[in-house]
Amino acid sequence: MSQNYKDTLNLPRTDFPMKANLAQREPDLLKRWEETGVYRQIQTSRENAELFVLHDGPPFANGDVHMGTALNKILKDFVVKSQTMLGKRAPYVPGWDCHGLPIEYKVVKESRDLAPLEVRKRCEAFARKFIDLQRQQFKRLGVFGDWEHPYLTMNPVYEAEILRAFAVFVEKGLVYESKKPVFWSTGAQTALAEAEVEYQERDDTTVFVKFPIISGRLKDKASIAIWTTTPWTLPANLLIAVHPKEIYVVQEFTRANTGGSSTPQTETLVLADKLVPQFCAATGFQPTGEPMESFPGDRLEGIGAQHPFLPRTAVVLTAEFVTMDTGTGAVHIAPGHGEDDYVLGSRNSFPILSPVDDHGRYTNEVGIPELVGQYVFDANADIIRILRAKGMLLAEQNFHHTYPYCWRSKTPIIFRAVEQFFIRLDDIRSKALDAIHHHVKWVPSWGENRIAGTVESRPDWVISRQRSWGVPLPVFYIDDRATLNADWIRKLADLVAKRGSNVWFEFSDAELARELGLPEGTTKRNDTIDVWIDSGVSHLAVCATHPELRDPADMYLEATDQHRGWFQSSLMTSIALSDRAPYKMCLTHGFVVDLDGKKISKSGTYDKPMDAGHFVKKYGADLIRLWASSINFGDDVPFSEEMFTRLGDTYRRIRNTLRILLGNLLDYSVAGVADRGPQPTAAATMIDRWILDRLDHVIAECRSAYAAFEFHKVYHSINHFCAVDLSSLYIDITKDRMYCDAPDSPRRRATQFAMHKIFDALCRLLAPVLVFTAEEAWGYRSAATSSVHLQLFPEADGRVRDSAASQQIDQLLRLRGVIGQALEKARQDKLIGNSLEARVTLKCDRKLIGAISKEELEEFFILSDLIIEDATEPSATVEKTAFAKCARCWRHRAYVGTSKTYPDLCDRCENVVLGSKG
RNA sequence: GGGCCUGUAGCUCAGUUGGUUAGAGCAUGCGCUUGAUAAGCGCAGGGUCACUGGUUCGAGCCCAGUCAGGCCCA
Repeated sequence: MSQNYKDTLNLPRTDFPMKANLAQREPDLLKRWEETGVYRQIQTSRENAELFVLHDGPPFANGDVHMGTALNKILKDFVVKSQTMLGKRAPYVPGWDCHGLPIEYKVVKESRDLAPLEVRKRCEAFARKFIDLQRQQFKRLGVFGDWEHPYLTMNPVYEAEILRAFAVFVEKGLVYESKKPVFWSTGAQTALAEAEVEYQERDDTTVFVKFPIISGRLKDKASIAIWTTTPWTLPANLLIAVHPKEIYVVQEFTRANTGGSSTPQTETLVLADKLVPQFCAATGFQPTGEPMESFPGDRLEGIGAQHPFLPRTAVVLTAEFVTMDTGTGAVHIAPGHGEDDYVLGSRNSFPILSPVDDHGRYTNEVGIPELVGQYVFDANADIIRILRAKGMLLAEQNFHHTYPYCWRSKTPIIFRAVEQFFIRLDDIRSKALDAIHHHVKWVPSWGENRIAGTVESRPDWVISRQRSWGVPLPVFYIDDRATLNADWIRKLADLVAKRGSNVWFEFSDAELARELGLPEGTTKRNDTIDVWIDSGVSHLAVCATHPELRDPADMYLEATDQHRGWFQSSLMTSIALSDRAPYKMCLTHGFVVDLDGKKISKSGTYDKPMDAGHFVKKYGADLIRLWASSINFGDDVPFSEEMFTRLGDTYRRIRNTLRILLGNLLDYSVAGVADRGPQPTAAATMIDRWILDRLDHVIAECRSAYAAFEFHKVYHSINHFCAVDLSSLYIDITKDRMYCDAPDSPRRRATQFAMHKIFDALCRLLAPVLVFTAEEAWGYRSAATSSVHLQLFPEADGRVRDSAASQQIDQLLRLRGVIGQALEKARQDKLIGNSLEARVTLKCDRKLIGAISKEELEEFFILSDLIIEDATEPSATVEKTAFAKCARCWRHRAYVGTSKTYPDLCDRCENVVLGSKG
């Protein structure tokens, strides 16, 4: 009867729990880090190291942290932590973008008709609430940084820097005033932002109008036909736009005269060929014969047409935005009443005519005395009457469509040009492009194209906003004339630095003038500065002013939308201020999309929870971080609940690997090996030399992947190392010696040496990703005060490279496959159960085996009984072994049954048992 | 509609300057183990490389177009 030898084995033992319970365990570690001030410790320990500045793009201080925000912050944390562990000093000062419409909109929506100062107070409270909320959530994700001293764009000192930057823009002559059409609420007499516009269904009268051609080849021969849904904008018409490539025809049309006369009405009109049928259906005209001419639209460029009722010429220009959906293909352009119109007009140096007042009533500029004072939507009928009287009306129709309305007054919106302030970009553009192409590294590389495209095409920057929640636009008015004065602005900045930008709203004109020493009678208005300026000058307000940071920063890291956003606004302000880019490198990541590659909308269609808090609670922060590390963030970032289930398996694999290593190291002290260097001992077998070689490769791979910010390569490298090299090979193969050899057996100690190295390296390499788990595991083999986050990455060390071992093991793995298949077949044939019951005859080329002993091969293949025979092609046959099973190590060995003392043991086990008794 | 980008097994990723039968992990199925055990090991199945055409002796890779998706504009 075989006795139970379990007690004589060196079974693995550790308190490191198999079950992670991350949601509960992580907060404990957070508390410890907080208490020990780990972020400060790290900074101090790197005091003299090379600096690496990742400058945080400030998230908007509203709403919860959703997966997209979490991804961004986690990637930033990967960068900071990995740069730190590569030996650099990588401080991280997080920030928030506090001003701006999204917050003001929410505040104003809750309670209307508040005074600007009250709006601002509530906005600040709103922002602070979400800053605290998000800060907690970011910290919970394991992100390290100076959370107690974040930068806020609403801090008085920050606001002052915005104004100082503005003063420089003024000094350099970059700021100018001009008109630009905006959404205008005639009911509330204010400009609106897109978010404040709601759409309602509405009936309008559309008109087809003719503009007789008065210059060029077609002079006095034809009229251009236009179509518009807003007849009231016709008094502001300055241009007609046609598509340069679409085909236009000169065509005679007739229809029965609607005025009662028996003579039919005849018109020779110019319009888009494609739209002739639609035009006929809408107006009742029929073409007479074939078109007289047809040509692409660009042939019309530059000709003049008579305005239908004003003494003015409308010039024809070409524009790509002209569509062939509705109308005539010739578009009435009023630069003061539309975005496209404005761009086309201003690019061609036409004035911005907008003869409408705050209430939506025509001003004197309209040019027709009877219309002055008329509300534009009421004026449609008058315009149509005038057109008809002048014989310029081709047709009118009712038109049902959705039209923008003011969310507050519920009145229809008009596009109206109002005075705005701009930053002139022409001077900046070429320097910006030079910086983009020659001085900044873009990762992925297509970022360069993308931002260059937006910089090339962007018009001047509109920087004034008719809003309350922002830094006041520092423009002063003397006799209602706008004055831009850099010195005054700097004085204002000093005042704001002390008292906050509320002073602008608290002080009366006279008080402010006195405070700043401005001429008596100087007044101010309540416009604010575009928030893109706020965040755009953070390189000045944060990087340049924080002693631990540096301007330019090494890296900005944001989602792809920021090529047009923060990357660009920062670049432009930095070029304006200091003639160079504010960053050396811009890293971009994609957006979070669901399994089908569809975007995950924050606002509805995706009904599953998307806030990071939900997943932190369910899976733990380390799992979210593992997800962030597993994906190639340059593309769209896939996200689904299923992925988390998968990642849970990966996580458990890594965790269990750490656990078994710890278990096997139970009797191997850290102190004993600390200074032993990288070399394995002489007792190391092929497999030990191989795993140390593999480890060295993994270290090199991970270090270079971290250095190149390719985190998913780290993930795959470590995952493969844990799952294949360690779990299924090294740990499985060395199990026998680890459990059954005498504790002090040289080959067991050699294995522990390797495992110690592996465990140490794994903890460090995992630390930036699995911040909590790595720390937890690290604590099992180091002092209680030590943190893995204070360590450096392990160094790859050529001395442990062993290509002979590597090649040898590759050969053996091929043979292992052959044996595995043979064993599987034997198992299916019920010849054996456990592989240790098998006698395997391996036929192969002896060269593949080299000098390795039969014993070591049996260990490598995890077999009891191996016979090698020579053959050119490898093959294996399996039969049941004749040997008896050793009751201790469970291998079937020839020796079992030979001993008098321990007839149930093999020779090795007998020696171990005897040795332990002695 | 325009600019930039993406599309390789159910999922995440590899795939060298074009060169044998496109790889890995996870997942799935079937086994083994019960001394890593709410673990571990083995074997197996699974891909028209989005589609169509082109260049080439040869295309997952190069070119053009189509479709689908993303971001930013309009």
